[in-house]
Amino acid sequence: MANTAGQAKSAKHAKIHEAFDAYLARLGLRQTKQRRVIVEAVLQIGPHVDAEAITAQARQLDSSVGLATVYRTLQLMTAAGLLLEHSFNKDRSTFEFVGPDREHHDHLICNQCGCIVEFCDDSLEELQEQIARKLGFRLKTHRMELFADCTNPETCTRRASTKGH
Amino acid sequence: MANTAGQAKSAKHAKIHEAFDAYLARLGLRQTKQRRVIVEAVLQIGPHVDAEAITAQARQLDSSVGLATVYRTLQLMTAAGLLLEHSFNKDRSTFEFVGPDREHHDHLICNQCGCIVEFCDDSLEELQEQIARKLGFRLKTHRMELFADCTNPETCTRRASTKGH
DNA sequence: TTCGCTGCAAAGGATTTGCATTCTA
DNA sequence: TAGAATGCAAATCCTTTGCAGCGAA
Repeated sequence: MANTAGQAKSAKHAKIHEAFDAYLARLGLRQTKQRRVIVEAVLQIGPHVDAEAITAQARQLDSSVGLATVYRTLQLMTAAGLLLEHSFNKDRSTFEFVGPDREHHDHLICNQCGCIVEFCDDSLEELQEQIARKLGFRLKTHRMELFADCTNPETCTRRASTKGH
Repeated sequence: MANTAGQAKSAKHAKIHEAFDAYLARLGLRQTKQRRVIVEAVLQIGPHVDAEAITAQARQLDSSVGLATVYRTLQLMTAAGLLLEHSFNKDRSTFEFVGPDREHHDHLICNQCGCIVEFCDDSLEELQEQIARKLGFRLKTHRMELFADCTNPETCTRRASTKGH
């Protein structure tokens, strides 16, 4: 149980560390303890992180990690394609872990329980490009969030927690 | 207070001023010269504004307008439903003027000059509903922003907020 | 006259930058 | 050893807030 999960987790983390190290090597940058610790903190906390949470987690692993280094490393990870920076909250950036493949997806947020469903629709992607082209632009990135009601309340995982029934 | 701007515009603007004054009255707040000037500045500059642009325009009408008052009034206008606050740019808020019966639309933001193009595509809207339905949800609202490069740099000048090209 | 409103300046809060020191390659 | 990376603190930048005087009702 914990063994299998732990192994799978470690293997996954190792792959990310490798990818980041490769990125650093490619640019002639150095591997440091701090960078390793910060990448690990991101992996441990989850897919959506902010600088404050990362700093707290990183300091569990190495109490001397500075805030500036966290920000600098988050920038590096973003450049490496490991993170995507969002402005969900206007006064604080959220970084989303997206893996080395730069897999793209959009988010659907449930109005009832607040759960987030990730999806990617090729037709949609294509249509967005068409629209941009028609307006005289070359699409670079986009941000899309759908806010919706679950049509099958039974499957709405966290519904009972806040919204009652 | 006498309006030195074009009279044709005044008629259209008058309605908005009335709506804001009504909002203020409803809450027992006061009409002031500054508030009128700031609302007028928003109307003059266009649908997408930021605090800096508003302050500059407002000071053309009354050089004594303070930055804090601009921010306070933008908050009031947002609460009154006249503005929508966006975070297109992560370090600076953009306020969008939304009149009484403004239709739904999405935004395309130019990576070069930051100008904003509004658009609405029925196929896109329909596709979004299909996606939500397929995931087991009933779409309520959405937020979508396209970030793109202008394919015609000559027309892409440095403008903070415009209706587009 | 009553307080809400205003301008100014200081305060805030997240993020970046300067710099002397530490440490990787 | 060279110079990249770090931690700390100061600096930024947008936005908010405290305060004493001003002004709408």
